[in-house]
Amino acid sequence: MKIDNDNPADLSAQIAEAIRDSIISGAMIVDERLPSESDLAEQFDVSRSTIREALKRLAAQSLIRTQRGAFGGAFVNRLSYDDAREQLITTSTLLLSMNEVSFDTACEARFALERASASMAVERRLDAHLDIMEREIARQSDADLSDEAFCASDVAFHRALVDAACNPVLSYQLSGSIEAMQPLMNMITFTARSRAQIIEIHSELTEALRTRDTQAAKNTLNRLESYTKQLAHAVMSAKSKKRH
Amino acid sequence: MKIDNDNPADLSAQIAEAIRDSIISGAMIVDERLPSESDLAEQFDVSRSTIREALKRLAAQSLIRTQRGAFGGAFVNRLSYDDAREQLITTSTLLLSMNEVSFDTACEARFALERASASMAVERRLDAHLDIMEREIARQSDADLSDEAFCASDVAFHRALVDAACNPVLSYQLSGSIEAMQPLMNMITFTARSRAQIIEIHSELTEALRTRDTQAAKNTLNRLESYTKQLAHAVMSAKSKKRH
DNA sequence: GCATTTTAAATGTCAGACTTTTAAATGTCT
DNA sequence: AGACATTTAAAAGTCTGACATTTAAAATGC
Repeated sequence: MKIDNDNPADLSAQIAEAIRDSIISGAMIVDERLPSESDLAEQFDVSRSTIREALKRLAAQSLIRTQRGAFGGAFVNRLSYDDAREQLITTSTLLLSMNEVSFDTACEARFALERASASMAVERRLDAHLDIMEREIARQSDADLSDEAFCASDVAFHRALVDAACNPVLSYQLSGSIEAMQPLMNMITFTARSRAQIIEIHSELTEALRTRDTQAAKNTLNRLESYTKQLAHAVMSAKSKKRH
Repeated sequence: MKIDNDNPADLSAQIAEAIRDSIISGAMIVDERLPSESDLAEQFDVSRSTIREALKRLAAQSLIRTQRGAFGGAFVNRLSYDDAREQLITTSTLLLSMNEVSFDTACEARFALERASASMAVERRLDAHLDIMEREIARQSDADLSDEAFCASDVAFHRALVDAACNPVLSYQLSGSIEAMQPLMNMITFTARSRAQIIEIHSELTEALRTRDTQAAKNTLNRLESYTKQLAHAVMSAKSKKRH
């Protein structure tokens, strides 16, 4: 691992990249301990602060974890599905909030993906998945539920639907993208969404999974997509009228 | 923004989180300048090094960019689709390589997503998309092409397919997940894949998009999925025999 | 009025000291 | 010998202060 002094990038960025490469390439394996900060400083011929900045960059991507004390240090981290989903959510949320993505575009992407997982879920769902979905429907039917809790339950319901496809890679991708849409969804939810309507759709979806009826599941998701888009348009036009 | 001294987490992690929250919540907007490192150090009542470590964490997630010199500083970064895809690829690649995901599972997820985008692509594809796909097929037909270049062209082809759905959010999600699978795919590609077979499938896919035939597109993708899985199994069993 | 130089503000880097955490090593008692 | 307490050393975490480098605005000179 060597550093290019002509490179305009920060030393800490270059060092982080060098270490990242050796993790991604498999040269360093999970749970392997990196040299101590002082040793790294010597190896790369930079100060300890520079090494620390490089390590913080890697920690921010969950590539390493650090432990204090004797026999502590920085260790290559096993990236868990949860960590990965967490990062996906942060990235996707920012992408949506910063790039003037139209609600329809995001909505469309989300339901396209969800329909894909629904076909698989119809074949593979276990009773446990149906149980979770029903439990969330029951929670959503409680009139005392706050708007925030209703949204959280909505996310949990759809996550169970995705998990029913029994493919962890798919779950990671989709539940991340569904949660990332939540802030956008909330903008319209609090004002206009009919809980009864949502609950009915959720019940239909659960039933379609129970009877393993692919077409019914897809149709219901299509209804939900239309309803969601329609609500969004209603809210938008109401807002623009108010401005007028 | 205040810091909890009873919190066991590093100060730099707490500070990074505080700033990240104010970016995600929209309290800080794109291109807004953060206070200088010295100012932040004073505000949070920590040393400049601690602030710097916090900022490096945020930079690693593309949440901020820094600029040196007078009137430089740290600025809230607009997360581009390309940045987001880059991060998705890193995360997904690591997830796959570190978690003993079976090839079938990853493959299944990938094609489930790709079929979803193909349905949309059939309706929306422009001639430009077909042109790109044909160009890549032509490249793949060149017998002098190296294995690496063939793989890169394969990725480009599928990316064009995804882009044909004309939904940037979908493109970001899917092209990231397709590229993340590439290292796994390469393990089998170099040894066993028949280029003629792949090219034939690619041609069929292009034709299905041209004639806007949804069913043909889906069938062809199914064939590609089966072929890929079958190849993987052949390679795996050959390997285990060799060990035996 | 344009080109050049100066300057100040900011990040980048370094060196060294001190603090805190942690687990192993050592010691002590029963 | 085994259980418990103490010491110790290694490592990350934090702080201070200095210096280097970059950069754009401001001042200067022609």
